[in-house]
Amino acid sequence: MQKTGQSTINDVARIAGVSKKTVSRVINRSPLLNEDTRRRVEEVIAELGYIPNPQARALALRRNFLIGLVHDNPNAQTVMNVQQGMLEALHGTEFEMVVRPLDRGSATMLDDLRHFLERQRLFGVLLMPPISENDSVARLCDDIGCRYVRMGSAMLDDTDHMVASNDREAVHAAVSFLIEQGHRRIGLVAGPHGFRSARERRQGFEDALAAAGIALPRSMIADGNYTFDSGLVAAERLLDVVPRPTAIFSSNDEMAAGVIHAARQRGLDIPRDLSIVGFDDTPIAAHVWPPLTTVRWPIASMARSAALKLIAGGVEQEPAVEEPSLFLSTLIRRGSVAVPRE
Amino acid sequence: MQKTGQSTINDVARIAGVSKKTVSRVINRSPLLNEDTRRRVEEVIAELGYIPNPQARALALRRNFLIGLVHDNPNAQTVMNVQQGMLEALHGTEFEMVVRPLDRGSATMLDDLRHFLERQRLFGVLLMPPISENDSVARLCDDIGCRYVRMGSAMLDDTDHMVASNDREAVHAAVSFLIEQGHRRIGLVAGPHGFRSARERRQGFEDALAAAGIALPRSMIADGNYTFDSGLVAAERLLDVVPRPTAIFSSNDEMAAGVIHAARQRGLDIPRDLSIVGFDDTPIAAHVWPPLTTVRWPIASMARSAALKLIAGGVEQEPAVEEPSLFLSTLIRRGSVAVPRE
DNA sequence: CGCTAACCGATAAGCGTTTTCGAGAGGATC
DNA sequence: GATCCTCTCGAAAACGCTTATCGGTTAGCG
Repeated sequence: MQKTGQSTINDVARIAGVSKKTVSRVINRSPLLNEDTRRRVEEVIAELGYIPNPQARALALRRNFLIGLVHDNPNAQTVMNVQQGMLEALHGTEFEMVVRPLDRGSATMLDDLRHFLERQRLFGVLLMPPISENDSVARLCDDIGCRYVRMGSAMLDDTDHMVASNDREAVHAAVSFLIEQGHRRIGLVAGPHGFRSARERRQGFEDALAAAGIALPRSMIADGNYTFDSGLVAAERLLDVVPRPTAIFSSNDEMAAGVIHAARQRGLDIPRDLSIVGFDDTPIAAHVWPPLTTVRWPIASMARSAALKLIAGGVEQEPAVEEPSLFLSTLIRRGSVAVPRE
Repeated sequence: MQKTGQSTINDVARIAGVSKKTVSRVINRSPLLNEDTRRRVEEVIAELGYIPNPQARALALRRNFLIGLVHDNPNAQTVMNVQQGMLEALHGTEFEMVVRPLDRGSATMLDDLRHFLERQRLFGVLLMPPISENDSVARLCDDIGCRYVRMGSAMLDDTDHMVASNDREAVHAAVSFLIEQGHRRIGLVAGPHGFRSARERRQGFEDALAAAGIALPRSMIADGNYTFDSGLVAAERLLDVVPRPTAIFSSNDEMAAGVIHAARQRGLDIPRDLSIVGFDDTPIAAHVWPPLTTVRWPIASMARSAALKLIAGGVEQEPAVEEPSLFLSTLIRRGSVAVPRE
């Protein structure tokens, strides 16, 4: 019984009867190595329970075995889903996840990020929306020589550095579903400016109406910022319009919950008087009353794939792109949509 | 204009006209240092934008500048609040946060944690409930020589290693409030076994009833596991009892949302037919209809304080205990409580 | 003037890896 | 049989910081 984590590369080298360098080659999967030697060393490593010291490695390689998650996302559930997906990918590897919230909007944002990356010499970073949509952030990573993968609602980079969902098509399908049910006056609670996801989803909304030949008066669009409260006030504006919309598409679930709230406050029954469709499929969607028909956004899978992209090929090679880069969002039908009464 | 992060300790020493050792003394806040020297060195450091290389420091000190957040908590919002509190405390320091979910229940849980701590040589860890309630985890940290602070719903350790809330008293007060409103048949949706918070909250519930001289039939207690769905089925059991309870205290908000769901499903009006009180004050509490009267659990402040405790005194001294260790939970009155009709 | 304490420097030895450079072994080639 | 090349591996020098040791200088103090 050997105490784990205590043995050093010298021990391994001594016992295996080779040099430190050879052990190092085994660890780093160098191709120029005799098969017998490799096996012998690997046996000793296993027997000793030897684990290379990450700090020493980090110093020598000038690169830490940390993957950063940088985000500026207000939605707790989304961030947690991303973390979970990342950790799933990192589990069992030598990498750890360090998370770094950033203040988009702050003037020193880029400098903060630069300091963070340079100091910690991260192996790579995963960029969450909406910060991932900032091109200068990606450029910064390139400059510093830090790998990165961006997550987003549309492809804005090559597949080595991007993992995206098809928000526009998904919303198109969701709104088309409303139209099929017979809805003609459909309101939109849009997402905040500066969010690509907001733009894509809005575009999908407009596309669907246009495809069905339905006019879209300006009054049927209300802005929100992805929060419950903003959804509530947006819904109030929408519901004030005469004639009232019979359905509302909300660009995310949290705002949809606000819409439900607003509708209930004026005595409207959902879905009888008003149909609602959300986006994200966070837990709140299932827990609200009635359960929300929404578009499932596979953010955890996206994060998992993004993390795998980052660490693919280990330290040596360039990332191999076997991970999928496009993830499809699908409509989840629950109880918040009905045929309009009129 | 010097490129930041590139200068080494030698540069600083040379320019400041002192030795490396002295610079090191400045950085590590050694007490035996002339004030003038320190200032001069600090000026050069600032001017150069010198930042000591964390990897080299970690190697030499055999200790990383990372604070771990280890948790096994199903609630996304709670975890995010803790992360936010931690990051607030860590902001501007040399520390980063690395998060590590653990599988309580897994047989290898302790081994996993040991490997994690030994490999990464963490500076310290913050233990979230419910894993923080596991004494062997704390012992493990002690053995390895890793600082730790536990968060929980009752003091189970000295104030150097613990940050706690007063759940029992808070629930006592909340339930007493229900009693003052005139409720006599009050149901409890309890938390899962193995959670200290569940025990404390249940105890507070029982204490309040006992103090008011109200009997507590076994049928007025239903078990849940802190999830929405478990709250829903617990509520169904409670609402089947005849005569029906006029109020329900739920051990957390998510289950309270489930209770609301269940009540609505059988046509009960809240708060007219049933009053509900939750615990945590997560966003869901404000976004549910009607807005939930609940107990505010200051988990973010607790995490912030815990993190400050961890890094207090820097590398050298023992942690100075100036941070508060007990945080008070208070009742937030919203719309889910009314006077019983009968 | 001598003594003590406080402060700082020079040097070297780690910390546990990776990397540079090159050497030895064993064919293949001429 | 000499030369060259490839494959495999080792000795020693980084990586950038801390620490130990020892020694020296200065200031204060009786």
